[in-house]
Amino acid sequence: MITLSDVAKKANVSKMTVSRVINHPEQVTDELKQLVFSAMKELNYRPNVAAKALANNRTQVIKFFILEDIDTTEPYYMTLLFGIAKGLDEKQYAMQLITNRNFDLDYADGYIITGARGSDYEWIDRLEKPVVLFGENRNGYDYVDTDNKLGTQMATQAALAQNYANIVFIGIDVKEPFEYSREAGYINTLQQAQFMPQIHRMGNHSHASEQFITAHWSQFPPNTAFICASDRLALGVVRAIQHCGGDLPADYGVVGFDGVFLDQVSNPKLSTVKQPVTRLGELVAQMLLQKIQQSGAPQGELLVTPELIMRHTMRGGAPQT
Amino acid sequence: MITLSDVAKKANVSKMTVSRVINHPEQVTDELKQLVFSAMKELNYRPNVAAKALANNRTQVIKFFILEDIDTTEPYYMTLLFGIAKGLDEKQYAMQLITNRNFDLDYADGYIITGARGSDYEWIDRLEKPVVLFGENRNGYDYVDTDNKLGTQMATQAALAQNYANIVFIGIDVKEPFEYSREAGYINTLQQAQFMPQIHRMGNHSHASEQFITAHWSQFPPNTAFICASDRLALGVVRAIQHCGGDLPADYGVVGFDGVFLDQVSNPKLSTVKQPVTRLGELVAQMLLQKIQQSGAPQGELLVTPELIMRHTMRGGAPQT
DNA sequence: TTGTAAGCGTTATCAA
DNA sequence: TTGATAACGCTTACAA
Repeated sequence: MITLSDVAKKANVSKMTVSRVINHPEQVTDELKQLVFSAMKELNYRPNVAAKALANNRTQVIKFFILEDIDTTEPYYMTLLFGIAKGLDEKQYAMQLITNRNFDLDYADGYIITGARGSDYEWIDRLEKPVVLFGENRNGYDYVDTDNKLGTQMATQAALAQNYANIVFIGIDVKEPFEYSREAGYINTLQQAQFMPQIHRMGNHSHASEQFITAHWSQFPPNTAFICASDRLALGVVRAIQHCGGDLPADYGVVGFDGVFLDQVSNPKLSTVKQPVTRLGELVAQMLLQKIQQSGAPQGELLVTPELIMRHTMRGGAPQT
Repeated sequence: MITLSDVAKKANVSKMTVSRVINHPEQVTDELKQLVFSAMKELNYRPNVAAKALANNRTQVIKFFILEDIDTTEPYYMTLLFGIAKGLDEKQYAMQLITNRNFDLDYADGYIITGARGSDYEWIDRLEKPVVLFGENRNGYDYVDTDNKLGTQMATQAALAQNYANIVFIGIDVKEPFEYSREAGYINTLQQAQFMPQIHRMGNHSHASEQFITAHWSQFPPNTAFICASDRLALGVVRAIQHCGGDLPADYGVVGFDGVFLDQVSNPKLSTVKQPVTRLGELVAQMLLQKIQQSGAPQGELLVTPELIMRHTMRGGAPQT
């Protein structure tokens, strides 16, 4: 194993100079910096994270909490995790994944939390290290999320552009900010176009929306578009339209939300508001690492623009292949 | 922060005694052990992983490689990751997730690798720390996997028990051990029952199987069961049967393989061979940690029995709800 | 700007 | 069986 001392010897400087080149390069003359750099390269020096952690009183570990039932866990989180891992690896951080509520809170330099409900904020507030949430919240915590409002806005505008006469929102019946934002994007857009909003909420399962649409089929005449709060719901709507004999996409349109996995395996392929999930993961990781480096300074909120993907379930989408 | 010294002081012993109580309890008298234990409890002592790692020349990090396209990544891996994380957390290990092939191989105590192809074994062999694979392999590496052969055997036996006259296998056209095993379980069972095996292979996409079954519909008379190598394929088969007007499950049967997520969102719900994925993850983690502790001693293979879940896509399954 | 010394919390080694 | 000491690789504080 190559250590600081090895590099120092090779470059004819002290350990400290090498350490400074790494951590405070501005304090070292260019001349020495070059010497040290080439010595590091030549020896293929790798800092020892454990030693660094010990000296800094750090752990080089961040904990990622998924506070949702593992059963409801969507492939969504897989992709998110990839992104977080990527963002963490860049800075030599490792991750511990926590999925139940009786966990060890100690031993981490910071926390990324997703799926927090009201009762969780109590212990979250007691956390002594920097915290960043994944997903909108209105309690003042730093967070990263898709721009949910913009997403449904884009979807609704597309439905308007395709001249659907009725535009209905199929939402999730949870009292969470992301849902409010998605509904708001839909409502605002419709109101600007002088359309009447119409919202139906249900559990986030394809069977729920399938059943609902089928049961109320007569309420949805041809030329109706459904803006859905998730791909799961959209999937059920598509199935219901098919069973009820509706013509998709000629007479009906469906747009989902998420764009992770589910939209791909459906037939016809879903139009959807695709979240840049891997990127989101990277961004939360970066936000947390930055917050750690800045001793916990607030980072604010970060909303990332999603992408409307038009496929076979709406007029104007890519043609059926 | 509570350290070894704090505990030692409290218990009136030396640091070393405390350290020994933790790592080599058999070398300490019961009397002192009790003293130390209660001191640790009272002070709520938490070992400093970084210091431990530094002293042991360890990293307390294992790297988990998913060597598959992130696009093809199934929710499967999410669940697996949960399991691995669980197994690792128990022993204070953190994980780094690696998803591309230009990675940093250093700085880890061991590796879990999944999705390795022929060309990967070259660098895998050069790894200097313990390696455990996830997924069957026939190159002598230690691994954990579902008992794939047993899985299709169970599925095929169920189809036989339900008196389907034709039992067809829809496989994935990859040359991988897991696929061979799944085919073998099917073939062996059919041959014992004096049935003719019939295998069709294609890419692992629901659209592929949907198209294939539709195109060759006349070859599949009523009273046919399809044993599929994945839930994706099964999903496509179900859709094809529905489009072609086949009666499911009266005249046709479909069984998938995996039982992760996809089987739940389909309608009707898939019968499937469910892999205990979370458990598998825990087991790979445990196997690797054990291998590390035993300085790299071979661990062999571990095949875990899957569970046949009978639902709406086969006779004898749970009734449609 | 650079170097020296001490210390982070733990464990292996050796002596008692 | 127990304890003192040095060492793991790095960084902060201080001195040159």
